[in-house]
Amino acid sequence: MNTSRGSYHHGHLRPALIAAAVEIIADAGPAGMTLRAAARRAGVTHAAAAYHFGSKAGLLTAVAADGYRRQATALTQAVLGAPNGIESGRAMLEMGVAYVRFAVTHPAHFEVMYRPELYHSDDPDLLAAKAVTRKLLYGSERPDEQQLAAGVAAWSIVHGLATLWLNGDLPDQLGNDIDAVTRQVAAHLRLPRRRGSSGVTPA
Amino acid sequence: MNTSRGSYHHGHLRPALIAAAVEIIADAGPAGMTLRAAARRAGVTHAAAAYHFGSKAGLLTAVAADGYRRQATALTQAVLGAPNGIESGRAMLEMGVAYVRFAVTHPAHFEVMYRPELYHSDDPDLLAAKAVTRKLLYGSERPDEQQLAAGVAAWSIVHGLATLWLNGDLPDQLGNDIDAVTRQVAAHLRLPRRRGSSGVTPA
DNA sequence: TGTACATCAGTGAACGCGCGTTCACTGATGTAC
DNA sequence: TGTACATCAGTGAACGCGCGTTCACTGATGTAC
Repeated sequence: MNTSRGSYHHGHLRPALIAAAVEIIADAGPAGMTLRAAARRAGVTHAAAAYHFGSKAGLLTAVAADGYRRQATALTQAVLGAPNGIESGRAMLEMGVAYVRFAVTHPAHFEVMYRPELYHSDDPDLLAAKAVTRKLLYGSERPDEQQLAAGVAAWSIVHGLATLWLNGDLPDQLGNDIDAVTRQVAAHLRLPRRRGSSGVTPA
Repeated sequence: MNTSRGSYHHGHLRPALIAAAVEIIADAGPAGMTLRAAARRAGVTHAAAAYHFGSKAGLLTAVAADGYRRQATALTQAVLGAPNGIESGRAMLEMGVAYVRFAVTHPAHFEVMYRPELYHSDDPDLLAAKAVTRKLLYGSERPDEQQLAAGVAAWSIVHGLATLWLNGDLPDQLGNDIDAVTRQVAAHLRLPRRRGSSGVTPA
């Protein structure tokens, strides 16, 4: 394996192209992300990008999958780190805070993840990472109607907050501390006691 | 004014192009909306579209402004139609239901509205329509911290629900009745009594 | 330790395409007198 | 009622650009013997 500059083989081109794509999206949005721009930023010809990912959608699929994996990690850590264990209401709250924080600190990943028309949404890697998050959210693989509505409510409120925040739609009056804002907003959520949480296991 | 086909002057080209753009976005997403495609669908040359809107961003600005105007109308009607008047908790709930319903029935408008990078977000028409919605939401032009957090919570939950629904991210188990789902989800929201609502007047 | 060979990773050039924008133009409409 | 003229609305052609994709190629690496 070779990491020196100037050599014919890059050595880590695949992850380098993903990182380049993320940077471009952060700067210019997904519309500004092209195979050519990513290759340029990674210092290779654009044909090399096509070689590794097959197509533009292929590269964006890799970005989305990377995002889902990172998100699953962030949420899992938040749940496991909650003061009273994974079955407590605190676990749900900390997960929500982590969800919004992830979106704000990884805007490019977040933006791509929730625009499925940009990538191959049937990618197995991606689906696997999504499944982890989903299980954490509903507290079970097979939630009952109660769990489902509660999970959707919680997901909606944090997803909406993250989206509106990233779009600059929220009043300046809220300040810059996204964790604090999330806690303030989440305080308006009324969730039932969780059942069946024993299904949640660390990844 | 001339509405016959085949004449040199279209007569209603501006609104026709906006409608064409909306249809294209509904079919192919904003990425598929080009000045040329909109002109093609309206049956004119693409230079005519450039003449009326100046640029692609100009046309999308008109779409977004149209969306904000329709949204303001829908929310105002919902609030005014609430059983116990505009100061009741029901008003807030009905507004939330109307918000999600608007998004689901006008996905193209909704998608553009919440992608400010696509259009001129300082457009006066657009800002005016946005202001109407904002006032309804927070129950005041100058909300206190309490009102603000409650408004952001309510906005977040309906916006998140609408976005996730449109993306196909929610479980099929929820069914197809978006109004019912919204009510179920909104039931998990705990809002304080509204104050200062007397500032809300019909538009 | 050496050599032959297969495979992998990236190059460089070329392709056709649709795009936004610009421009001189002309047909249609409205208005002043 | 007519006529001259200004303005508006749309045409058609042209432009340069960056894009994704394809392809024959070559340099580098890994492996079998």
